[in-house]
Amino acid sequence: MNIGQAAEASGVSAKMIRYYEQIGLIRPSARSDNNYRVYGEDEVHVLRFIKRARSLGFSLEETERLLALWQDRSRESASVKAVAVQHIADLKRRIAEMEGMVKTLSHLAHCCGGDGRPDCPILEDLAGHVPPPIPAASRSRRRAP
Amino acid sequence: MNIGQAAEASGVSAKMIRYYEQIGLIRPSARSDNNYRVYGEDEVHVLRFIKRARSLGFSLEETERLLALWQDRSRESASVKAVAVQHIADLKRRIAEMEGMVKTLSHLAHCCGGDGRPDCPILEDLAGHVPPPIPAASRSRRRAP
DNA sequence: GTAGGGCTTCCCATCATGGGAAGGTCAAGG
DNA sequence: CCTTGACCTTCCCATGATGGGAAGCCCTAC
Repeated sequence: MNIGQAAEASGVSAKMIRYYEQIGLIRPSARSDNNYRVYGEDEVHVLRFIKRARSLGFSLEETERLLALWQDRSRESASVKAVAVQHIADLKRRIAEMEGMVKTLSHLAHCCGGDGRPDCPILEDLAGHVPPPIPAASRSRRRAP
Repeated sequence: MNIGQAAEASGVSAKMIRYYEQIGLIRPSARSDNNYRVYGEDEVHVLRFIKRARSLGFSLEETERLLALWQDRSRESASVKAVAVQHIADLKRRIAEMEGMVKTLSHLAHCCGGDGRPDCPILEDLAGHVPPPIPAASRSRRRAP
């Protein structure tokens, strides 16, 4: 199987397969006489593993660890679980962060007329509730000094 | 005010201030005789605006648009709201994506013993529910004969 | 006069991915 | 036999936003 077919079969682009090889995530494939990379079912299997791990948000570094554990028949499932649990915590943290943004923004957008007038609570928030500088004019304050 | 003080006052690192200037997000500051960048309250204000926008997850490109709207007194709040609404949708999409990952992973982690034994549903999922290949170099190489 | 801290520019690294050029290889069809 | 087109190879560059660090200039304090 050439790299194109392996890409097709695994869902990992040929570009990425070469990259994974380059960074040592996967081992260099065999080469045919014409110097083409040659893959078998095992390699495709590994690529699918990587693809799946990536789709679950694992970094390539985490993926590498998982790959190593997968191929270590004497692994302890606790090691795998630790990687997963850490990743879950990380995802949850990022989700919470973004939810905070959504909450703030939703409130601001709700308060914004969204019409033809210039008044906009969104900009007021970004500006720290004080008026814009650059055009250099109108020092009207919306809040008590 | 030198760049260090402006960084301090705005919460944007000096490194980033220079970068923002370089990519045209902010205009080149004035320079003092010794070629140091010089900032005033207005510039710090702009930097704080950027900082706040970034903290709400807006990209630098979106931030640039918001900045332009902020400084355009004849803007329509609808334009601002459009940027915000789009960003909210984007955040929600990413959150949903990550929540999917968390859901899957939590289930798998829950099912994983996390003990000293090698059996692990997490790896089984990643492997597509089939056993691992390539435990070692003892694997058949498909080199051209 | 020297030590330090701040400033300047320039280059590099990150993370994962894609784009594209320049050139080799192969199979099909004229 | 030769062309065409679809592969493959390596190499370099770009992304987005940020940080790290080197080499060298400037200013102030001692």
